[in-house]
Amino acid sequence: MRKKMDQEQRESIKSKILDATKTIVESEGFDAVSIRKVAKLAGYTEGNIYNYFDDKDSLVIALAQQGFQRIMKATMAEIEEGLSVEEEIIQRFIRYTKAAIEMPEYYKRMMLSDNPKILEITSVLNDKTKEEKKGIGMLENMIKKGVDTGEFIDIDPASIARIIWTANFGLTLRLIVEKKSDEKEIVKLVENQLRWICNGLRKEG
Amino acid sequence: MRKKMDQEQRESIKSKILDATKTIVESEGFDAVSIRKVAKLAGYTEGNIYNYFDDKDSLVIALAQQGFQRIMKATMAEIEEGLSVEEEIIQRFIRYTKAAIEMPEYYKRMMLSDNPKILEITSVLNDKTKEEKKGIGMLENMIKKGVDTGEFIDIDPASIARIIWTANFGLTLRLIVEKKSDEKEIVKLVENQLRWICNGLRKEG
Amino acid sequence: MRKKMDQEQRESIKSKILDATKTIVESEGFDAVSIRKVAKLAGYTEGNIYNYFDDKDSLVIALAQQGFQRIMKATMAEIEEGLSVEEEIIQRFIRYTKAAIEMPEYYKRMMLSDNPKILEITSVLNDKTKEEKKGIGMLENMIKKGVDTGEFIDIDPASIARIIWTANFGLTLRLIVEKKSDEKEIVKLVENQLRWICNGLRKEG
Amino acid sequence: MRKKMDQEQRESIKSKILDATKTIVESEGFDAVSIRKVAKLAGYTEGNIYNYFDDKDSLVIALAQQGFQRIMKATMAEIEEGLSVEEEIIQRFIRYTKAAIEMPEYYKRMMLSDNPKILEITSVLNDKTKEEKKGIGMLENMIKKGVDTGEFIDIDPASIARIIWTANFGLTLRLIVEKKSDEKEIVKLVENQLRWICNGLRKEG
DNA sequence: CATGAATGAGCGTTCATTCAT
DNA sequence: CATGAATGAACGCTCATTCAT
Repeated sequence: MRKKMDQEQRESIKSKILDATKTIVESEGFDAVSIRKVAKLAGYTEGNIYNYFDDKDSLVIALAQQGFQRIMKATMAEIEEGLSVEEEIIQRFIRYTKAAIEMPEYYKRMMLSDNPKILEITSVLNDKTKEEKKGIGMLENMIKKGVDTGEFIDIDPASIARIIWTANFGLTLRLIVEKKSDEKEIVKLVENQLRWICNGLRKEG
Repeated sequence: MRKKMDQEQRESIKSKILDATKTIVESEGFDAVSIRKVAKLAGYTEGNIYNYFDDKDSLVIALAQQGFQRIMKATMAEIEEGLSVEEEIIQRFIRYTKAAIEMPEYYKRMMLSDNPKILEITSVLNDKTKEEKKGIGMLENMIKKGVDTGEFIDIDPASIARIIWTANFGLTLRLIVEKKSDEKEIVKLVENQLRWICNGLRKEG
Repeated sequence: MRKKMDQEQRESIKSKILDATKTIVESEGFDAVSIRKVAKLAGYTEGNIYNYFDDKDSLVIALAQQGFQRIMKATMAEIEEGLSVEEEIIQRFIRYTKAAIEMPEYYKRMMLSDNPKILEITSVLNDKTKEEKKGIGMLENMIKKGVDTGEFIDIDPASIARIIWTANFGLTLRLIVEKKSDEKEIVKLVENQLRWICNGLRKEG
Repeated sequence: MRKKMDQEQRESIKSKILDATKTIVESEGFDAVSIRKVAKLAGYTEGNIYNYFDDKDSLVIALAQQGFQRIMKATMAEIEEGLSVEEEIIQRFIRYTKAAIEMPEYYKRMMLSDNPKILEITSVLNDKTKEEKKGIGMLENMIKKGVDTGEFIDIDPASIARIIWTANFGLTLRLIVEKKSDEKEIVKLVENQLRWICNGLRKEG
């Protein structure tokens, strides 16, 4: 019982520290994060941060992961039933892109990191994806379903998934870098690209 | 005569400084560049760097632009005659991607910078691209040519160009981030993606 | 108890830093103060100075104010009873001038600074002085008292105070700049000037 | 003939350098003067400045002297005839104060410098003033004339001159430091102070 | 657990001055 | 006489991290 409380409190403090870091990242970017600023904003002292995170890097990585998880959660959330596979793919990518654009710093930090621990989560071209939770895994499954149900022609889901995923990744990054924020424009661009690519997938194209 | 010598020597020193910077960028990344390190590596004193570059930013931007220009030069270089438009697009993107992968740090720095001066060069979604030298402009022109010659169906070159360009951009970045260096694999992935997208363009699809 | 100790120690270190700064100021002047020198002299590292003072300016201002306060304290200190107003004015200005000459760098720094925060303390011509603690306020009050008691003729204390104050200020600065240190000479010059100006104040001149 | 031309040109270049320095002093203050900036602004190169001035200090001193000379020239310039001595003293000090306020940086630099070379020019309390050109010398002479003509009572001109001069000096500096620029206010304050002091001088006070 | 002083290394930048050309 | 590259020292300041308390 005692131990559980402590554990809970520990997590709550970690959370507070992460929140402070988030505030800094959002207003000044990742490069502006410093233990000093985080500690001050979180209401703790510099030294104490090290009781919860090994070093600055761990803190930053933890935050980026948290941000990434939110993007993935938004993408994976339940969706209207009865959609065709194509429709679902498009709706999910719209969610994904919008969520990424809302947290651009985290998204860039995660998706462009070459830290091996992060790459385990974000890589798309490597290996056969094991964890199906990952975005690319989910996409692959959807395509497989499309093939199985006869909505799509018979192609290799893995390779098509990579084509689609990287295409949207490129568009999403451009939207972020070129600071596009008009929702309608974003939706239109994402949809355009995906529709075009899906054209070749449909059985009755 | 005298003056020209001086000018040449000046350029040669600027080059030496840029080279030193390049060495650092390539081994430690752009964020690790410091005037101190550059100066030491170039064999000059810190202060002297400022006789050649206004400030650190100018130096870094100059280097990134230099790198970017090399990538663009490789992409734009003359190409085998008699290729179909589709073939030329694919060949040029293969060159582009390979060149980017050879200078990954510069590519990322340029393509992900939100510095307005750099965005003028790199932006793809904004405005109607004026300068035809830019990659996206060239791509647009090629597509237009494909439409004009009847190789492609009648679509809007500008919007298709953006679909293609961003798709390849996403793939290129993933290749860089996930440190893919096997040339055959790179070529295969780039070609796969572009072929798929071009499927929908061909008149006799 | 613990906390008080810490507080005390903190103050003691601040003092040490201020003392080191003082040493530099006194031997080389305010312009020669640098964080590096201060830190070295105080026996700390440069960075640590910033745990006690926000920046160089704060340190320098703190020191100047400290010096100025000492001058004012000497001027304001209790004085022999039963003096006429004229006598008190003269005695106080002699104290003031002597104190200023003993801390010439601080005096100059404070009295010649155009930093708004400092001007709030040192300005003499501006506004109606609110805080009566200030030198000019005290002088004004003494003159008012002289008028009230009938020792002085009926004049405007504010404007006479400014005449007297600025006159002594000019003399004090000359004494400092021309490095006069003979006490007798100083006293004679200050007294001469004030006597002459007070001549016109006395009812029975 | 040749030599004279050279000499003239030399002076003209020195002048240009001094003018550039002046521009910097007036917009950024003396502390912001650097050989680099001066050279650039004057249209010469850094190294060449040293062909005309021994070092930065010489340049700065030369400029301050030049400024000071202008103030003195304005003060000494011919004046309306037929003025009483008191009136002339007051008029000249008004000129002096106004000129000083127009070149505040130079005035402060000169009058507060403890450089022996400059003190030879600016000192007021020291020695019996030899050169009668100096402000204090002129004032002394005017007072002597006032005594001789019977306008003033019989006092020691030297000591009264110092009383008056330092008083105005203090006021002038306060006007500069407190950034008073309203001409009417300036004239009023200067006149008030001098009138009050002169009260005691007049035979029929 | 928490503090926050202290370190030591680093940063970008500016400067007066020299000197080979 | 004039150039301007180069030096070497200094500047204010920030930082991640450690550790005695």
